[in-house]
Amino acid sequence: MGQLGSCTDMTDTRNRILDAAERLFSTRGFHATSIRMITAEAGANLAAINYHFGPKNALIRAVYARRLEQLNALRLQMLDACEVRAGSEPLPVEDIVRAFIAPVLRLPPEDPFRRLIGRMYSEPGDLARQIISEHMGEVARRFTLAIRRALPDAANTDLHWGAFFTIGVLAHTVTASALLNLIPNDRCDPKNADSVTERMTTFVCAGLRSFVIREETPTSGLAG
Amino acid sequence: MGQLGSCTDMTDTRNRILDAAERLFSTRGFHATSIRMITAEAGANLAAINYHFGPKNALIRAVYARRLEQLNALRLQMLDACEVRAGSEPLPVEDIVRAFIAPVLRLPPEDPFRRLIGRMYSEPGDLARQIISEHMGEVARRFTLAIRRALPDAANTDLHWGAFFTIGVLAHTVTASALLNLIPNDRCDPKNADSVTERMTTFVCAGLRSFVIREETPTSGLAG
DNA sequence: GTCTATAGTACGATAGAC
DNA sequence: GTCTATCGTACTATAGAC
Repeated sequence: MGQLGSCTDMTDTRNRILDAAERLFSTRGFHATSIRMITAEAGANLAAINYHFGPKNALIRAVYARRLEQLNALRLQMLDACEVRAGSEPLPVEDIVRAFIAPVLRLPPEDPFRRLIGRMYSEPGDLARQIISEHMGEVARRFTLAIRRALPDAANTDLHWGAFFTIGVLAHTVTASALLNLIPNDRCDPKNADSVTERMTTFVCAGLRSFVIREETPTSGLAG
Repeated sequence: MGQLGSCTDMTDTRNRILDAAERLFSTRGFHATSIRMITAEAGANLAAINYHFGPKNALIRAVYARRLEQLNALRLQMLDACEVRAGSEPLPVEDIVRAFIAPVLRLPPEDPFRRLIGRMYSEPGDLARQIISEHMGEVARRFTLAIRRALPDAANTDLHWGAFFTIGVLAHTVTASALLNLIPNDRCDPKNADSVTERMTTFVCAGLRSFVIREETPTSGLAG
């Protein structure tokens, strides 16, 4: 409860179940993982999941909840630090994007939650919508505000699409990174979190700024 | 066999099964969809899938095979047309990106295959790797060549990462587009395929060019 | 090429003792 | 909070008649 640490060596049943579920969901998928497998892997009893979480879907949401709370705390912490450093000036777009993506890209390659991040969005049903509305509110609010200050000439619609595309790049990178094996990575090792972060920041910020430039040419003030 | 059309009103069992599977996989996911549901929806017998496709995984691959062949034929056709128009000049990056993404974004919003495109990459197992190696070879070869000519100063590594990010943006957009409901789309209706295509082209091309600019500043010739 | 019938297995969920 | 035992259901895959 309330712990933000790795939780990996905690011995209570609840967290052992979450760890086991995270691992199995990551390698096998939600539907291909049974309650029985999870309790077996966790060294818990078959009935324990129902007791602690209720039905299977609630367990899935609990797996995301635990990790997203950690992740979003890091994001807000990075954003806070940038804002303190900038004083009352608007932040550089790069700082905002980096604060959003770095906590995800820094997850170690063997962390099973990496693959789960992107799977959330492509899973059928309301999983993504539920999780986003339960756990992404504060992050969305803070980062939207920051980016509006950083790119005051961009229309809201542009920023929304930019955020959507950014999430796509990030989710695909952590979830489908196995497909990068084929690529000769002489100068940007995908296991080097910082170099991937900088590369993605460059790419995404150029994309975001391209919207502003396009908008500024025909009209003048008052974006929207 | 060999047909590239919509196949929706064909009456033979094989195609009815593929249509039903595509629909059910899209709304329910692969594992949550049973052989029984598919044959029921297709008006076919329970044993028909095993007869025509073999085990369930082979059916999944067949669903992707049929649609990706159509899609990739359109991509190459668009690229061919651009190259004819350009003569011996390198193509603008925009034309190349557009030829890659437009055939996907033009799939009607109600086409169940839209959601399946991104799910391929996040699905556990070797699905994406198998499908890519079976059906994306020609497209990868042709588009890589075109983009190398268009951005001769970019390193191969940059272009690979750029392509990877582009696929991420595209996959997320067609697969998670339900999450765009919340956005006020006063100026870029997500159902307007052409406006989304132009927006994504702008974003992605700016990202791709940002790699070149970054590369050109310190060194001079010979990328790599 | 399509059907019926079924073998063999796994599942989620819960009731009720401890 | 943890366990055993079990109900009722669903699954894939195939064998064998037509």
